[in-house]
Amino acid sequence: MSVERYNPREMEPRWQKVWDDAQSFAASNDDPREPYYVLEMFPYPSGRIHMGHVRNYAMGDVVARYHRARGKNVLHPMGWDAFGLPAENAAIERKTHPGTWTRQNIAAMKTQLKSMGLSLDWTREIATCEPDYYQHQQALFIDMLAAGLITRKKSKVNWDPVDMTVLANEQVIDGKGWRSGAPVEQRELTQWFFKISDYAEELLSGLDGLTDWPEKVRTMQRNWIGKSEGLRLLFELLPAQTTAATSIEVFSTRPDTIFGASFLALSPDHKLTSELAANNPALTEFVAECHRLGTATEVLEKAEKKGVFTGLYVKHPVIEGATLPVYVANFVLMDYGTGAVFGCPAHDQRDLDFARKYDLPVLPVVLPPDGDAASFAVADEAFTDAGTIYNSQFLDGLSIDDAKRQAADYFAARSVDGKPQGKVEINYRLRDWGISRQRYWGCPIPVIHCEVCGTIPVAKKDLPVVLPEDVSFDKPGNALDHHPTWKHVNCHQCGGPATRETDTMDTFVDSSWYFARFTAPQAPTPTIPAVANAWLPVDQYIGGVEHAILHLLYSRFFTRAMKATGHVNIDEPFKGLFTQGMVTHETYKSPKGDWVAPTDIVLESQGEVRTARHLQSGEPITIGSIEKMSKSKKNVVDPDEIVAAYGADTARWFMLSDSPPERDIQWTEAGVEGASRFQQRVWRLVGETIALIGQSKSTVRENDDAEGLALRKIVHRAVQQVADDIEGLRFNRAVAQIYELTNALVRSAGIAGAAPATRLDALEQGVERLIQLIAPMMPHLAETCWEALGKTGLVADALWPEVDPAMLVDDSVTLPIQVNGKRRGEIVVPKGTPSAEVEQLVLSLEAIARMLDGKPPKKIVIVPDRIVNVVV
RNA sequence: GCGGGCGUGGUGGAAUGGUAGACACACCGGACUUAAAAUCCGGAGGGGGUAUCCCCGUGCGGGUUCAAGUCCCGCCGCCCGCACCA
Repeated sequence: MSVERYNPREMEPRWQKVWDDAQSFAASNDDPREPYYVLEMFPYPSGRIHMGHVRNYAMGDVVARYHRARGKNVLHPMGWDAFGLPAENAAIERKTHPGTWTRQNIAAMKTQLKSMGLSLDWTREIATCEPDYYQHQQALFIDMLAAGLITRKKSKVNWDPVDMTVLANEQVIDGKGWRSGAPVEQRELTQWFFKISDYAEELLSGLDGLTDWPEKVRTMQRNWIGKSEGLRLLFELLPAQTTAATSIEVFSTRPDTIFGASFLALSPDHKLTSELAANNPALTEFVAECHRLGTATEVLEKAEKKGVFTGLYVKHPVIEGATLPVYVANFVLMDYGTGAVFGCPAHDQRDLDFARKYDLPVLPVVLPPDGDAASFAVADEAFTDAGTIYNSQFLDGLSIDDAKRQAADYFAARSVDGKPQGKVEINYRLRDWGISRQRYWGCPIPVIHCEVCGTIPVAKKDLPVVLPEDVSFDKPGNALDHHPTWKHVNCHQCGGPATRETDTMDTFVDSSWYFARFTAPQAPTPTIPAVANAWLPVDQYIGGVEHAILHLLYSRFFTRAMKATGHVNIDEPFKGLFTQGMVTHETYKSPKGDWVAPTDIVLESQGEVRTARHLQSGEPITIGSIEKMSKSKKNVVDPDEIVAAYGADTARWFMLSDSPPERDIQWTEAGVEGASRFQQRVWRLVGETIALIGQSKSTVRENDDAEGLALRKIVHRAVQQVADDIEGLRFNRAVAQIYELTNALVRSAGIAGAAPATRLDALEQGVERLIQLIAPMMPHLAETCWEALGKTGLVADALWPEVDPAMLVDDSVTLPIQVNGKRRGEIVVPKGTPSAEVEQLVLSLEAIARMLDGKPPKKIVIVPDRIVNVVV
């Protein structure tokens, strides 16, 4: 019979409407079934979805639909990370309001997402730019402020003097603002901070429990938190006229090398530096030079180690009569440790570079295991490995770790300025999270500055603090600050004049708790704790690895802060995390060297050689490297065009096939064609099966012949393995299993012309289950087939097929026979055949006898039901 | 520099220490067709015998084991993250 081609363009919108009308994917907070929360990182509403979104959401949807089929109450919501800079830039360029631009983009992207057929609960949609979201964020802020989790302090920032705003490090390129091109200045600004560093230890130790996270991400967070154990050590200053200070405190993780110390170095931002610079023009100039370098990391990396001698000396803390010069050095960071270090050039590369430049002594105090104490010397490379301490009086002969402890004890017992000279301390690299942004399009910080009452939070009854609509972006800087009236208020405490805080929050705050808001998106409080606790933590979170540190760390902190303020009662927001790879595509270049879009070329192949030429001009095009899809390289493929041409199911299927989900996937036309062909193949199989069944209606479900039983086994095995693979997020393997099952079913249908009724029944049941296996991945096709097969209800509501354990075991097994580890043959034996019997069979094999050549085997290894290895 | 990951056919990739290359893409051959598309069947790691057999083969070199892509040691290459963190 001939079957009409499956037409996704017609069927996909139809099923989307059916799901919509039935509210198939709306989750109820009162549902008694086991809850399962799957979440994909919500998008920034840039205006269009890209293939990365398609991949991300296709994966999440498979998980969501699978767990629904497993009878769980699945929460699978979607929202918009809707505040941020691009909206303001668009406002400047197009003279539209950021809100208008953002809301238009949301509408457009929502249409696109809907066309993908995702099983999303749209009744819970949230957009962080709407007051009904951010008012609750303001309430959280006020609670956290009251709980002492927020502080206001001065901090050094990258300041763009033209745009009049703070820039993140990555927005500073070669010391210049990425937009304005103006040289970036370092400024001290008073900023609001979340005290994330208070949670450094907890955030670090909590990582050990996150066993369903990629090891890579946990490692990255560990490094970011950067715990180090060391000693705070006081150095006594020799009396000097230039300062009243009597000591300098340094932090060192290597107090074992104290006898190798040859100088002290202060940060340019150390308060003693500032004091000394007041009367020292050379030092003032040096500090200014350091500041001009900015904080951009690549600049700092290349900078030469430089310093200025302060004229001060400190006493060596152990060696009687010895002194060390005090420098200000450009490589000493103020916000780590104490902003001062002692330099031990022999065992630290930076100190060595510095010592060589200023001719300071280099005395080795750690001897390499194979080193000779009399001759060992450090040249251009500091020795930082393990060894034995020497040249160090009472530390001589100790290991590094023992010497650290000895030194710590020694200094703890002595005192300087009435304090212990040394104190063991744990330091973290993690700094407090500065959230102040001089921006309009963000969540207003709910604080007022009153002349009488000081800086105080807005009263909760006065929330939300709403962004004014009538803003102008004509002037650079913060449009909120420029607004003529908005910031002027009366203090709710004293009634006197006050001004609103005009800084808004970092958009990372918005995304640090949206997962909690989804559990009760219309609640009058930020969360309904009982509801949030029932859903959270998110069982499976899926997104890009680019958020491995900031977003995920902030969310982990925020969850703890919400616990401290009574909004949730959990520590970790995301139980399972999965980071998917990027979508890549070939690049194309014209003879002139310009990038050319894939839609503007024609590919040709002769044999295995592929060439390309320009669609319009016909000029030859060079096929270039495979890169992440990006507008600048023009190698993007628009999801809309793919959906229009092939349907959403094809795009989804392709995204799940072939490449392991954590790795990059290359988008190819051939791959899409293949996915589309498979879709048609399934549709044809269903059509053929219906035709076969129609000829011979059977209800017999037993007495299978061998063929029928074999087919049933294949089906049960596939159901089991696809389930295992989806649960393990190995979508590419699940797809491969489905291909195998389909091939088996197609073969079976092909030879089923005069088959007995039981075999047709096995085929029918197999096809039915195939459709269920496909349903999480190609849901529209699955619904169409389900309906065609005459099944009642939606496949989206059907429970996952049961697996009969008896169908997973075989009663006979194929044993490969190896001779000396190389396969020489195989035998088929009943399962559980005793080893002795197997041995007889093996030795009687002609091929084995030939290999033995009449000699007795040295040894026969028999792994029951697995393999036989004959050693000769 | 530190940390993590990876290296398997023409390609993407499979493989609890147990038959390496599942599945797919591309390719080649055949069937159907006036022809093409679509579809179906078949082939295929390399080399040799060209039958039903043998040798080599998972970046390179060693090792453990009856058996190694997988475990251990040492190299090489690529990718990612972090980095003046004392």
